[in-house]
Amino acid sequence: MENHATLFLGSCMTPFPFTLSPNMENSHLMNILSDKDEPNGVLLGSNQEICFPIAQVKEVSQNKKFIQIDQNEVKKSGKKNGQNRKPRFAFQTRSRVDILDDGYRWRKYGQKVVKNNKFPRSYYRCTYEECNVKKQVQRQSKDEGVVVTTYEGLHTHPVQKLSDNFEEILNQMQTYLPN
DNA sequence: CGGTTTTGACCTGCGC
DNA sequence: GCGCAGGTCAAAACCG
Repeated sequence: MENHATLFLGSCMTPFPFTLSPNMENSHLMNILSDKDEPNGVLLGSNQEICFPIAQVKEVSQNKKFIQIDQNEVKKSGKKNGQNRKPRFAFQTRSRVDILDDGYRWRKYGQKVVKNNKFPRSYYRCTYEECNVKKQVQRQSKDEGVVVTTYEGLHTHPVQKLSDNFEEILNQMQTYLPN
């Protein structure tokens, strides 16, 4: 466990479409990526959380601890005259389970095998009425301990449930131990 | 029984 | 136009 510093993300998480519960703060949340207007990303806090524009997660560098974004994908995502472009946020966690409890209720509507990845990508939609927030969850084939979660859109409602079983969450957030 | 998951089919965009 | 890849749909299965 001592091999990975945990980043505790506080108020800087406000723009993100999910609630960072105290339980999630104990996960090994490494990187946050967003679709803000900043072209080169912004530093979210005093730690090393880095905020990048995101369209397509291309590669994760384990040493440098950030997700590399293909800028061409960013341009592509801004099509349709720059409109109809939902904010997208991605972050990666080291977890043995794919589904992180972010306080919202999700319904899985699809699963797809993606190229160059032996793990399928799962597609979820928020179950709240008229809330169109989606998320994609995918485990990396390069590093099986890394789960990349991409949120699309913003919740228009409060958190639907609270994560109150701390032990259970901790069990979910199994610490990744590199060789 | 109602909500969720599974999974094959279908749709769409893109590159060649 | 065709094939590929990613995203979504929807019916059936599953589960509490």
